[in-house]
Parts: sequence; structure tokens; C-alpha cells
Amino acid sequence: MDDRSLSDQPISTGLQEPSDLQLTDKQWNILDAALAVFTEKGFSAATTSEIARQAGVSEGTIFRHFKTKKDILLAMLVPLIRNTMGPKSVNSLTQMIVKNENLPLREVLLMIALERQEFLTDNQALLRLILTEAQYHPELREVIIGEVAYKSQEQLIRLIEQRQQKGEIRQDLPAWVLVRSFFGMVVVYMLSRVMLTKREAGKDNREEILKIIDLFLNGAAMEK
Amino acid sequence: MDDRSLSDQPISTGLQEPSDLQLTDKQWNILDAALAVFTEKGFSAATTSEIARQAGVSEGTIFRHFKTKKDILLAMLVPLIRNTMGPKSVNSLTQMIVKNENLPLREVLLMIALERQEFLTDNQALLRLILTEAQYHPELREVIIGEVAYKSQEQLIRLIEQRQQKGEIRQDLPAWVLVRSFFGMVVVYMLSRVMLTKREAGKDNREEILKIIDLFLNGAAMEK
DNA sequence: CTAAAAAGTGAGTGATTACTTACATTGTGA
DNA sequence: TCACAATGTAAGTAATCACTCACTTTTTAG
Repeated sequence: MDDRSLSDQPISTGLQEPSDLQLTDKQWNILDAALAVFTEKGFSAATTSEIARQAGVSEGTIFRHFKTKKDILLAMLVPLIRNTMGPKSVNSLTQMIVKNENLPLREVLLMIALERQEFLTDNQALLRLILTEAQYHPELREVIIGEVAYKSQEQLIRLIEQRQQKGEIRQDLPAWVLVRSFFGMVVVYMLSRVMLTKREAGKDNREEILKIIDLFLNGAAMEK
Repeated sequence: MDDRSLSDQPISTGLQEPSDLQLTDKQWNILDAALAVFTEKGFSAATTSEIARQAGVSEGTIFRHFKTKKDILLAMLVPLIRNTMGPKSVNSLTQMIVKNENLPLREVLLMIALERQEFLTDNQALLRLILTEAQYHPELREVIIGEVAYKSQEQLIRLIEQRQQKGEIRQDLPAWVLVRSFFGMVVVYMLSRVMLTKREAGKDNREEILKIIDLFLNGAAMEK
């Protein structure tokens, strides 16, 4: 009925990770429904009665398992970030970096950008919810920064420093400037693609991403 | 009492622009209070009674002037974007571009980045509100894209094409790739600066921005 | 000055909210 | 089989919500 349900989302298996094994089927149903309702309406506009309806349980059952509405949000998002989004992001970066040490930087960056794009389009609604609610729930903000942002940046810095040592890229700029700049170029490209245009996701934009990588590597200035 | 009040915000004069002259003092008070409450709690969690309290009027007065709560939000944000944020952004870009046609691109980009940074730090809360609520109110989204995003991009594209014709920068990349990439580098740098670090805004980061511009112009690759 | 219109008010309005409680059902260990 | 705990539920609960209305005050026009 609801195609944004947790079970259809690429990220869904997150709630079944080790540290969440104590979750029963019913609790999982509730969090599944909560994801759908929260992503559609936002935390404040979502109601516990609608979550109950979509989960197929009574409202009392919800409050048997979760003390407050906010608890539902955090019980859903924090493990999702900590156990799934975070490791998924960081590990795929780590793998791509160590497995392709001898590939040209250009190729590695393309792989990273494409993987990032897939992740972003697959989990659009969820990411929007997380970033929106991070404004109002500091616990969320800390988990995102600590488990995803910081660790991902760390991996990319490793890649850059690896290539700096090989003499492939400039050593007169700190690695974090290169990392954040590349990240910014790619993410803003993808966001503006989604927001400003009607083009379908994942359609023949490999060439465009290659242009951005070209720009990142060779710069905008005319060659002398 | 509330240091986020409209009258203290750099953008505040927006509501007094020509097309809003029909606003009375009381209406202005209400929108001023609405800005404070909406930015603090978000649209859904904000209550009309608190807006009334902060505006120093009764709740009935609010609904005498605005039909619904959503009307308050739009009556506040749409003119703010259309009459102030939009023109301010676009005009300052236009001026910097035409006034400095003979300055090195590096200098012009620095001016643009610094001006952007000032705008962003001065209007942080307001921008957060706008981007958050744009998710749920398509009218807002359209105004932002049409009045700010599209027109700003247009100006930057003009700058890039101007410099492409002068042979200063590469002509084998479409202007929009250069524009969005530069924008992404700068904005993500600023956001990560605000979110990940504790550094005070506007403090000695001129050098860092210059590094980003250097990267944009000359690329990450080792010079051959 | 006056009368009508506009603006302001605070006490409602019914609907809805997150959450509770009293009770029923189910699962479990001996 | 039975006692008891865990789980589930529908009908609450008080609070709060956006919004209205009957009425007073202020502004305006002739």
C-alpha cells in the first residue's frame, strides 16, 4: 500500500542488526509505519494515531513499546544511522579506496560519486527526514556527525593523502579542503539535478559526473 | 527581548518594500513574531497562540488579518524572498560581475564567496526555516527556485561565459557545470564550518576561501 | 459630530493531540 | 493445567490546537 515502507527501502534491513535483535515483529511494524508517516508529514505533523493505523495495531500498543512520540522517532532513526547508513557509507568508501589503490584517481572518484548518487536517490525521503529533524533533536545531530559525516570524511582524507604521497595530486592544499570541495561539487550537482530539472534519476549522467571530476582534477582555468 | 526579531535581522526591511506597503504596523508585528516562533519551532510545532503572545495582540486579531496559520507563513516568507532575499542576492551578484570585468577572476570569486558567506551567517535561522518548509509547501519551493536559485545561477553563468570569451577559463565545460561546482564547493565548506567546528563565523577564513578558489581554478592534480 | 466601517478582543468551539488506564488475550514455565 | 507475566486493546483523559463569534474600541468619511 505504501511504497515508502521500510521493507521496500534499500536501507531497510538496518533495524535487524545485532543490537536491535530484541525488536519483536510488532515493534518492527510500528517503526516501519512510523518511517512512512514521519517521512511524509515530518515529525510534528505526524500523529501517533496514524502510525498505529498504518502499523495495524492499536494506539495503546505503540505506547506500550515506546514511551513518547519522540522515542519512536529516535528508536527508528538512531539505529538506522548507527547500524546501517553509517557503516554502509563508510565501508563502501573504505573498500573502494583500498581495493583500487592502483587505479587512476579519476576512476576511483567516479566510482565514489556514482555510489553516492545511488545512495542519495535510493534514500531521498529518509535523508530528508533525518536532516530536517536533526535541527530540532541534538541527539540525532550528534549521531549523524559522529557516525556518518566524520567517519566518511576520514576515509576520503585517507584517499587524498594516499594520492598526495604518490605525487598524483597537489600537496600544497590541506586534504580536508580537497575532500569537502569534491563532496560539495558532487552533492550540489545531484541536488540541483533533482530539484531544478525533471530528468529521471540515474539516466546518462555519467558523462556529467566525469566533467565534474575533470574540473576537480584540472581546474577551471585555461591551461597555460 | 527576542534577538531573532525581524527588526534586528539584516533582511528585515524586506517587508516594507513597495508591494507590501499595505501592511499595517500590527500586521507587521504579527509577521515579526511569526518569524521568531516559526524559526524556533518550525511551522507545525509553532502555535498561533504563541505568535499572538509574542506579537502582543490577541489571537483573534491574527485571524482577522490572516485566514489560516499557513497564510501567516506564506505572507511572511513569500514577500521576504520575492522582494528582499531574491533581489538582494541577484543584484549584488550583478553589480560585482559588471563592475569588476577587468579584475582577475580570482578576485571576483573571492568577493562573491565572502558576500555569500556573510549573507548565510546573517540569515541562518531564516534560511533554515525556508528550506525546511519548502519540503511541505510547493508554493514556497517555486518562489525560491524562480526568484533566487534560477536568477542567481543566471548571473554566475554570465560571469563564467564572460571569462570564457576572454580566454581566462576553459571552454570545453558547460558554464552550468562550473557554476554549480563552484557554488557547491563554497556552500559545503561554509556549512561544514558551521556544523562540524566551533570556530566563530567570519574569523580569518579568507585564506581558506582563497584555497578553495585556487582549487577551483587550478585543479587538484599535480601540475605537469 | 456622527455613523458606519474597520480593527481588536477574549471567551468560546469542536476537533484532535499525545498519552493513560482498566481490562482482555496470549504466551510461558512448572 | 494453571498461575502469572507480557502483550494488546478500546475507551478514555486532560490539554491543546486552529479558528470563530459576539461584542467593544478605534478609525475614518462626509
